[in-house]
Amino acid sequence: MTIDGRALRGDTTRQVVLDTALEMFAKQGYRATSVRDIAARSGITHPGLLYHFPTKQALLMAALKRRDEVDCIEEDDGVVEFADLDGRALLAHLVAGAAKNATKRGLVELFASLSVEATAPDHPAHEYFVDRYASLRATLVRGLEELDAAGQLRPGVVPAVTAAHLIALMDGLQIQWLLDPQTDMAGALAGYVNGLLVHPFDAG
Amino acid sequence: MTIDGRALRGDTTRQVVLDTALEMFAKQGYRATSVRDIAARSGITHPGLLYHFPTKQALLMAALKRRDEVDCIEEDDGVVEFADLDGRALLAHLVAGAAKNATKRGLVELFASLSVEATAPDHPAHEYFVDRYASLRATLVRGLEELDAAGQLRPGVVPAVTAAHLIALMDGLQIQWLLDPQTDMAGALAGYVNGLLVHPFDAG
DNA sequence: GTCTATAGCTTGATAGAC
DNA sequence: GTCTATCAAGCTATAGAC
Repeated sequence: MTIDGRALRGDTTRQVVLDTALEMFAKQGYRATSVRDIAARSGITHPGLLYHFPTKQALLMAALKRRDEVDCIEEDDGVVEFADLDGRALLAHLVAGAAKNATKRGLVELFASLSVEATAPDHPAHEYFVDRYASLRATLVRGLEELDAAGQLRPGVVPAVTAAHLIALMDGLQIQWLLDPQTDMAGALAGYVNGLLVHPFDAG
Repeated sequence: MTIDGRALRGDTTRQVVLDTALEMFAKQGYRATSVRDIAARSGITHPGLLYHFPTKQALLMAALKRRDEVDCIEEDDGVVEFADLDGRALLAHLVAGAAKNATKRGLVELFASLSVEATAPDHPAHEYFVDRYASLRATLVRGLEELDAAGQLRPGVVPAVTAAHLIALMDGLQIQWLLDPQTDMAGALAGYVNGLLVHPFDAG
């Protein structure tokens, strides 16, 4: 598609604005970040920005979509999608993701505050988050059922309930970590995950 | 102290404002609710409100304190404090609390949005939430250690990690429930709790 | 595509009358 | 204790020049 990395990233104003918006929403949250600030840091004025994204909400949605694209490229060395991983890799990926999140406070803040904010049915990002949670849950249920069929799950582990637990743990641990950065998100998550498996990760 | 319930509740403007503030903060969040709106719904003007609570932050803190009082009175038939329950009662109380929360969306919204918002060190409610989480965690660790000493915990259950899990599950399940009211918060929490105990709640 | 300028609104908070 | 009036600041969004 492109010759080098820079060209792939795209040097149009749109892309610069999106990256800046993502960074600032991440650092300060959606409501606390003004269109003016994003525009200024992008090297244009706010009406200039609003030419590309007609409203602040539109900018948010575009930034979230961009984030998903970047996430996909960065997290998988190949072209592997999260949803395509097998059961065990899925769980390993969750723990690794928690460890990775612990290096990006702003992004954790963005998704934590936004996922609560977007709980309101009339929020611009409501559908985005409903879909996000539903697909994450579906992927986890599928992975857990796969492990169950292979006899890899301890007795009493119910895929549907466990999927909800895993998502809740990730969200809840993020809050605790934001309140107290000493919190070991990945460790706590790994503790739960290993309790699910007949052959925990420690033992190979 | 008083002759009837009404007098106990207090009919001063202060109390009316506090209840209104609690309700509106719960429905819309702290930042999205203006002092004007609260005042109007309380039947006064906003300078009238600011006579009683000099700043919006002071109002928030007073409303949170009031909530804790109401909570204490309502939840415990006697004078028993949450922190005074024994290990098993503590866990039962968590599950019961989750079920009770499922009847009060507004309150769940308030604490969900506020606990993320207050993650910022300069937020007016930051210390309140840091203390809240620390004391809840300490109480749970104490209760779990108690159960452990009595041989009631399954092998491999570590009190410190499990306490963090329980708090994270409560927070995370609330988000899922807010996004989809079909979510069974109490059921999911009970599933985790029963996995901790040698003698689950089902079997007495 | 990007600018200057500004409309039009909401916010938290204050001054001072009653 | 509550009001009217007002401030200064912030915001999103629009109009129109270039």
